[in-house]
Order: sequence, then structure tokens, then C-alpha cells
Amino acid sequence: MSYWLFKSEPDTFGIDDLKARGKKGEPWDGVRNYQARNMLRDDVKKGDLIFFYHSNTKVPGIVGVAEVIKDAFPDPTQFDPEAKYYDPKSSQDNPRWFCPQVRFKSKFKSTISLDELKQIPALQDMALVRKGNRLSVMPVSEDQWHFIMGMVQE
DNA sequence: GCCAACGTTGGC
DNA sequence: GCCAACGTTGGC
Repeated sequence: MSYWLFKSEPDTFGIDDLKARGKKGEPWDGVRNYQARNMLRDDVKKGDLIFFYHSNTKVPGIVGVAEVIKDAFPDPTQFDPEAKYYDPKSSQDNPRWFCPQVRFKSKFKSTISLDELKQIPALQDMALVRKGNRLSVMPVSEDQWHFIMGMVQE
């Protein structure tokens, strides 16, 4: 099993939105970056756990945990001319973008802020805390996962 | 809202 | 294949 961190803007789709989807979860669609795509398509697997990260908000940080309930499949929004994430260069025969299905697992009592994470020496290898990083999907090591879970308030 | 960082596009 | 122009991300 692997661990991940997925970013999302709470104004667009936050952890409460995922919670509201209930058991069936939500396709993690709209990712349009090749590095992130490759991870979603090749490495993110059913059963993996995800830190849900809120970006572009007052206090950016990890707000809870989600789980992958289905391996990635072609992202339907790339084929829909009406969709924000429509990609005219993609085709049904040769889809370019993929999304796994994810489901809400838990929400932390308080956000583990980016600011806090940056101050922890054990987490300096995380892409998240490195300057200029814009990846919206990134791997989290088992050690990092457990360390961060240890910061969660009861 | 600003802007640094970085990815993508397209002319050559 | 280079690289300038442009677009997007995301912290602040």
C-alpha cells in the first residue's frame, strides 16, 4: 500500500465536499499535469491512503484523510467540450488524463498547516515543503505518513 | 491581488 | 530543438 498527498482548493472541492459524497466517493478529476498524471495512472492503487490538502486558502494544510477505492480510469471531463477540463487533443481511443475514485475517510479536528509542516526537520524531503513546488499529487513515505498522523489531535 | 516558480506552446 | 511568450499554481 502507498501513501499520497492530493491538493485541492476548498472553494472548488474541499474535504467536506468529499465527505458529502459518502460511500461512493468522487473521481479525482481535473488533474492536467503529466507528472501527476503518471502517478495517478500508474502508481495510485485501490486501498492507498491520501492526505487531503487544502491549497489556496487562508491556512493551507492537511485537513484529513481519504482512501482510493478504484484504480485510475480515463478522466471523463477531458472528453466533454462543456467541461472546464476539456482537452480537445485527447481522444476516447487514446485518453490522455486519468483519475482514481477516492472516498472520504476522516477529517482532522484542526488543520495541520503548511507552516507547521515546514518547521519539522523530518519532513524536509517532502515535495510539499519545497519552494516553488506545484505538484497537486505527490507521494508520501510511510515514515512521513506516520509522523504526520502523530501530529493529529485526538 | 500580487508575483515567483514552473509548465506548456508555438514560431523559427 | 531552442527559447520567448504565455498560462497556471498557490503562498503570501
